[in-house]
Amino acid sequence: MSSELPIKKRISESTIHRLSMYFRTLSLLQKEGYETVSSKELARREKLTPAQVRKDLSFFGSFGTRGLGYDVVELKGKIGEILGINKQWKVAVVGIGNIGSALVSYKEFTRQGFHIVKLFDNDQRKIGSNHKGIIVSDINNLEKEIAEDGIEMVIITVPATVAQYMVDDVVRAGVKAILNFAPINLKVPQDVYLRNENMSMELEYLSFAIMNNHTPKNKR
Amino acid sequence: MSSELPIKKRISESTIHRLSMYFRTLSLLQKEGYETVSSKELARREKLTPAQVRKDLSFFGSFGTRGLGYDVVELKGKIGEILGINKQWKVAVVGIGNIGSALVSYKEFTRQGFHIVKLFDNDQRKIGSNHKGIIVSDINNLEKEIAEDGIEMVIITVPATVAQYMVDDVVRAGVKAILNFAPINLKVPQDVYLRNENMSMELEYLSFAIMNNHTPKNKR
DNA sequence: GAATGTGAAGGTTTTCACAGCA
DNA sequence: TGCTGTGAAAACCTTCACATTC
Repeated sequence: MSSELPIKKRISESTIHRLSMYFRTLSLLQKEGYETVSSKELARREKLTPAQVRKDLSFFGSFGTRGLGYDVVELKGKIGEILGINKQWKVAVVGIGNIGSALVSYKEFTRQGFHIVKLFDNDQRKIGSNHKGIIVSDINNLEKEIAEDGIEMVIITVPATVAQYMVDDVVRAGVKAILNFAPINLKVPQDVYLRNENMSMELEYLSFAIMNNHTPKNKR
Repeated sequence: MSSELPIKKRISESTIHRLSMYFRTLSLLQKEGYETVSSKELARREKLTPAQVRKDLSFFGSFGTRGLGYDVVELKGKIGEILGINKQWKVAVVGIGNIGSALVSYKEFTRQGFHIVKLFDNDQRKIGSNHKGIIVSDINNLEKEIAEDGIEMVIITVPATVAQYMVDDVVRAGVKAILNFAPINLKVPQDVYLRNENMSMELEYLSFAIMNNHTPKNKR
């Protein structure tokens, strides 16, 4: 199950995030018909330095050719392998409100290998309804259905007040990766990966930046 | 217009993001009835170190009382002032698709002072329709209506293929802060703040973490 | 000649540890 | 005594600069 790539050092979160960006840009370069790309060009598109790009990649191996650059398709494949998105992930969404149902149609997920195959809610009026071909299941069947379908990741989009209960259920069902949209700090066991998506945060950063003329602009 | 707080050093993005987290947790502490909070307790809730909390705050002033901690309401007010979210921001959403319309009902924005007061789309079938009491305007009236209503921030939720055109319009209308949900690297002038919200990124991090048993878990 | 890969340098962020104050 | 505020140390991340390879 673990990657065959030579991961020597502890990799920083920023490096992983940049790999995500490279992956997306490489897809675009591929569509644009480029066969190779230099660290310089990749850096220009991401507003980074070429050294940063090369260093990020160097943690995982030597993927380029001196004098030439990187083969676009090959590098995309390697980064996909590193990120684990060459495989298809099965994802469930818990909480079919405004955001939850928007995510069901979010094409970027599918494009990156994340397939939403199951929806859960606790609202009787929503259970049984159809969203993009998926029937909303009762949250009470979560443990059973997650096991049956081999769900590996769960996205939580329930209100903050009930998010911890839902996460507890999800953890009990054996899921090890959770993306939380509820504005609350959730508790999960040590061996479960939890990430929070906080959409206000970026607006708050913009607010701060305007009020204080904050420099590093246009980053992230 | 600029803050009266003594900002001495250049503040890191991470510090700003943590301030957002403190703000939200302080709101919760207030609701829970706490009058004071120590850096230790705040750190525990955010999974940070107490020193980190104190250092973050120290960039902006001395808000605590030695031996006691921080007054919850007072600190919340100070952080709100630093972030510029004690004021109410007028926000427009451009692109009323799945995500765009979900954001219109996203209560967390309102709670943090961001008020979506205007919606734009280029689709004739959507123009004139009502979303939570807001009538969708024609994108062609963007410049005029943004000026009229004093819109200060714009959220872009159009497809990647047209995002750059929309942003160009928004920039021309004089908006200095843009939050982009389209999966593409947009160009804006130096004096415009642009942030990208990339929801796949966090799933990609989870994917990487699972595949590689990545440590720092439960962060962010 | 052109561009990678990488130690070493430089810069930034976090943590430590303790003086200082309620 | 308890907890803040902060220089100094440690850890971490980015950039430099150049040997290396195509």
